[in-house]
Amino acid sequence: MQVLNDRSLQLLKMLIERYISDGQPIGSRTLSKDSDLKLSPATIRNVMADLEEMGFLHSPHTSAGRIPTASAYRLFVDSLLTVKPLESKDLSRVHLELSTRDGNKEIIGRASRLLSELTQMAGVVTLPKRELVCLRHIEFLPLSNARVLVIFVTNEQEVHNKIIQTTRAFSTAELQQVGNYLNAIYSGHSLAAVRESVFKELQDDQQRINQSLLDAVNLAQLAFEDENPKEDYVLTGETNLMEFSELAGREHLKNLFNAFNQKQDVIYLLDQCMKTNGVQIFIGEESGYKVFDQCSLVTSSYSINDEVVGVLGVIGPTRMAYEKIIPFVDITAKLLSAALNPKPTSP
Amino acid sequence: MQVLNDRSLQLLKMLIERYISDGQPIGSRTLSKDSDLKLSPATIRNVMADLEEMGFLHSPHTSAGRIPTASAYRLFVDSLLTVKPLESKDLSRVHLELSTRDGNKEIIGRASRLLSELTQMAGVVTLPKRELVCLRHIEFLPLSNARVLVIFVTNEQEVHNKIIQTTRAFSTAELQQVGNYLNAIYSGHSLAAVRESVFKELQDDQQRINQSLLDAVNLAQLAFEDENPKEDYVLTGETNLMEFSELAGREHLKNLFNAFNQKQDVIYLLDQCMKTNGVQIFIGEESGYKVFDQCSLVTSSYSINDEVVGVLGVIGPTRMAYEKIIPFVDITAKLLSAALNPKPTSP
DNA sequence: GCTTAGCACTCCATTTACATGAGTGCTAAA
DNA sequence: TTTAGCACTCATGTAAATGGAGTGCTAAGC
Repeated sequence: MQVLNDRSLQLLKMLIERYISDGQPIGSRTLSKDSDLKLSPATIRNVMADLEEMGFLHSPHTSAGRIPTASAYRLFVDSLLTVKPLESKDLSRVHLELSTRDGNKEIIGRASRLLSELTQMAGVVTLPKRELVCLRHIEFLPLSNARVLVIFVTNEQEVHNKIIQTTRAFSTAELQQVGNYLNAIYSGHSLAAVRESVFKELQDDQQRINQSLLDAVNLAQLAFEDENPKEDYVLTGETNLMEFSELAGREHLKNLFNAFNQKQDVIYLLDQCMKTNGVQIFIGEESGYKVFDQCSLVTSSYSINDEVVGVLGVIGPTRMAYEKIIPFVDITAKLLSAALNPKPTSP
Repeated sequence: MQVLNDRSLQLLKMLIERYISDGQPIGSRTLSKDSDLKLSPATIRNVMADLEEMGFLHSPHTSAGRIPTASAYRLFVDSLLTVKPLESKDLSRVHLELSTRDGNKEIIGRASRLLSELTQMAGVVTLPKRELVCLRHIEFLPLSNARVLVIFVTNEQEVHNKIIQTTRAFSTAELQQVGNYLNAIYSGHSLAAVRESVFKELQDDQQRINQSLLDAVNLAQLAFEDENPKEDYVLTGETNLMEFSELAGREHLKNLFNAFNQKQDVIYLLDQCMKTNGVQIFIGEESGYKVFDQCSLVTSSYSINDEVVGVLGVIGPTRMAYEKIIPFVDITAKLLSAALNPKPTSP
């Protein structure tokens, strides 16, 4: 028949909901009893057979019930799902924990822990992109062999550092001058802006600026170039994933945890989520990594000064309570954005 | 009988070695065949019964062979073991990876990876204690609400930072002065020495020093006090532990990984190892944490300038090849010390 | 045309029974 | 003190029987 009428959609929805809550393959009889449409198991079997043919269901074996496929979850999430508002005790917990003023690292850590604790799955929050962040102060220190240690402070209180190789050795005094100069000019600008500006300055007629300025600009260029190194994230509650039988195979767990440790694949996925805003979902195979075939990832991006700077989300088995997770991730992202935004200085 | 004669020790040794390599309970017949002492299984059974009574062996059930207890491993490690020198290809690998000059963080990361990769267990290296490290440069930046961001560089190129709460707001200029003053006086001293010296200075007649020096010393005191926060370590290859059936129970794995994430228990253990130098071993229950009942920890401390500043080691099942792991950990610690020691500046 | 009752069939999970084999403890003889 | 022998225990493996859940199909009912 190959038609997705209202009834089959409704049945599919019920099946998915039931499977999400029970974790067991669902048979026709169960569904028949559950549903308010008074249909016999036989009828439901017919519908199910159709849904299976269309790729939404699949049987682990002949005489088991049926299980939703990734496409089914996708359909479910896109058009069948009825989101449930966050429980008020959870909501207030999120509010509470994300309102304490604190270092950004700490806030992000708390956000990640919130995500994992309230969902009993894994929570992940990327560190804010440096690019879009304000330079507050920069400092240069000489090391041996014409290397220079650059320390820069962004966003009030985040400290980063980097070692650059220069063409000649600089003295402490020289470097201090350079630092003073750069601080005077660039402090308060975003790193991206600084880089662009430095680049432009270099293109200008180099004769017109004196040697020490040239040095300064050169150093700044080195300091700011190639400045998206180890993108990173804070992951918590990975161990919660061990509880899910879908993921608990020894080999599978090992792969999963290795992926978490190596980070790159996860980063790639999260990066993709950053492009869109609003809640974004990868279900099972959609991620493209076999390790995550049994997992779903629900994310939302967060921002500072209305610029998207990072992503946060929840990783769990495809069989997760999307209707709760989605609004939860959404609101957490919003509150994290609020918490990270530059605060009016209190008196 | 309760006597540990030569013969029973020899048999115990063989049993342990065999169990370590096979992972299966060892029966009397196996041992009889293996041993060059021509003894019948029956005799061996008698010996084994004695060893069991003395707490060195234990049977999983009546008709299984026997398994060494933690005490047996302890005895084995302390007096029976014949260490095997590191295989030359492993040795050269260690040499190679620990000779690349690089940031300390990177070297430590590589050391940890070496430990895990070459043993196929988990490798751990603590970050060097800050206490014992040289202050190179210090810098103060004002934040809102009378808070000050302190950035200090130690050991050539390690950057740390900390936020302190002051009693009054300081201007950028004031803080710069303070920084200059402290740099002039304390740069090059160990953090511990700096703290002590600052403390002493405060005790001196406060009238004799002027207000701005007093400010400086006060700030320094704040900056350096309570300065062993998040002791931390680099852990790699945790996932290797999933391969060992002794540890692979779901619940057990979860506890283990949680312990790794929370860090405190592991830190406590590692800290104890720091007190002794040379190779230190915790076997099974000796650690005192039930999570590690099935694990052994082989560590050795490493030093900078002949001061012990950290510990490195291997975590694995009690059933591990101690005779290889011990020399390996030993040499890795020595080479790490060498790699971290201040380098003669190359021309 | 959909819906449904009925039925044969499939497959998994659980149980039972039984054989096997490894290993033990004990005793009595060498 | 060592060892051979023997009865006993227990985990493991295999095979068959059973029960239950669920299916697909067909034919009858609305």
